[in-house]
Amino acid sequence: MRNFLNVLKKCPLFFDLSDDNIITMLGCLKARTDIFDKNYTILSEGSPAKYIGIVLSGSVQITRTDYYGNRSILGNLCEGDLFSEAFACMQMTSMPVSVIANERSEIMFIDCNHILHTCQNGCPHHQQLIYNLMKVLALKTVMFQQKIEITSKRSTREKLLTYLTICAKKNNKNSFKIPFNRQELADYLEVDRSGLSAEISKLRKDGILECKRNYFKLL
Amino acid sequence: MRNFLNVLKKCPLFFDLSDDNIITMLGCLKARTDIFDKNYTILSEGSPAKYIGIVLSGSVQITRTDYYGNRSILGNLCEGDLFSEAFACMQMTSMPVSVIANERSEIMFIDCNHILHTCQNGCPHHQQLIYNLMKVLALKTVMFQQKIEITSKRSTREKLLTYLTICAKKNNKNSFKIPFNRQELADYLEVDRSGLSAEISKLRKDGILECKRNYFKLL
DNA sequence: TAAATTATGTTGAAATTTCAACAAAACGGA
DNA sequence: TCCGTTTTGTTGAAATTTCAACATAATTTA
Repeated sequence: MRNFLNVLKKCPLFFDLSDDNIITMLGCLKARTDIFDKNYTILSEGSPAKYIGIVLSGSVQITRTDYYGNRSILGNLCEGDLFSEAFACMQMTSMPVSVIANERSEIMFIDCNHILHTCQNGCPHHQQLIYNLMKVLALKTVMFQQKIEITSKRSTREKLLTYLTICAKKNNKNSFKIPFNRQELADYLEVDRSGLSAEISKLRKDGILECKRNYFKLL
Repeated sequence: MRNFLNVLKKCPLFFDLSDDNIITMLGCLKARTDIFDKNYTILSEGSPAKYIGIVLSGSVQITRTDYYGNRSILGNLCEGDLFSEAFACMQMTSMPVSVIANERSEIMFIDCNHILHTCQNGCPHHQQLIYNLMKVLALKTVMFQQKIEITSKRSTREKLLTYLTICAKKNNKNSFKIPFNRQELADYLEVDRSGLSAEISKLRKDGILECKRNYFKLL
């Protein structure tokens, strides 16, 4: 567990808590970890939400699949990111999404009730934990709004450019790698893959971007 | 202010707090109210987020408009609903959305910092307030996911049917009124208005729904 | 009540997306 | 390195959406 302290320190849930505090709290919170191989379903749609997940290593995708089999990708999470926190807070009996391991990933699970209700040990910094969780929830709302901003655009071209512009801002750079392959990017933008590929080709011809696989450069 | 106690009691932010407690807290929180006429902009895109808003009467819409002038409606809020809570929690310097009064509406504003940081008076139930705010944030995340579920559908017909099915579930009834006119519904579903009207006509002919203005009945 | 305004429905043409099928390129394991 | 697999690119046809323009209905205002 101690190996992951560096990750936890960067995790917004533990913001402003000392190493010692984090370690003590993990006990109170009854945190446990698990490893999942690539493509393994960590949490599946329809199951009850009880635990908050923290990505300790690797990366995961939040997805949903409708009855026609169309997959929609809601987001990609990396080291230090949390998932399922909103559903766990609400004690939802049926998760509306699945969480899939993108690669071999280690995940920490924390029972949400242990965060919301301070323990008898009276951890002095439990309050900070609650405060942090609130910030995480607020950030998630903003993240989804961003996804709505992207997918509300009417054309594949605009969706892609809106997404890439946001990526560029995040990276403070015009060139960057995205965490999706073509099919995944299409499922995130909610468009057809072949149409997306065609659009990327056009943008390349128009001199608007360079691109090689998941590397993009805006010109 | 006292007239609105009935609304505040139903407001999730004050869940599980007694009337007296609510009244006491409003003082500590330095809550203030304001009235806005129909179509008035309560908060505008780009301005800093400082206050949480509570709809005391009337209703408001959360909207965003891109540089081409395309309006996107993120949601419709009624009596007792909160808005801007995520942005205020994050102390965002530039709100990504606007909030517009749908009709003459009275709004209560609370400085988010007063909720997050317990006051010197040591209100005994301040903790409950924080806990409630967390649930509100979690619920908002779920609300946005629902909007994404709707707009991720590829055709106008599917978007509309997904939306109406969710409405029917919420109302526990196959017939209900929606809070949107045609243009607003189109802006919420992120589709063209005339195309939406055409699709409604088709669904009517196919015997799948009845509809008169904002009243719908699924068959 | 009539007139003006706003909301909704209808239509056809143009643009775009999806779909299916296949080609080309990149990758991974033996 | 070779081969099989996966990913990406390309294409044309069919379906759908958008757009513009106008007709009709409902609501509001004078």
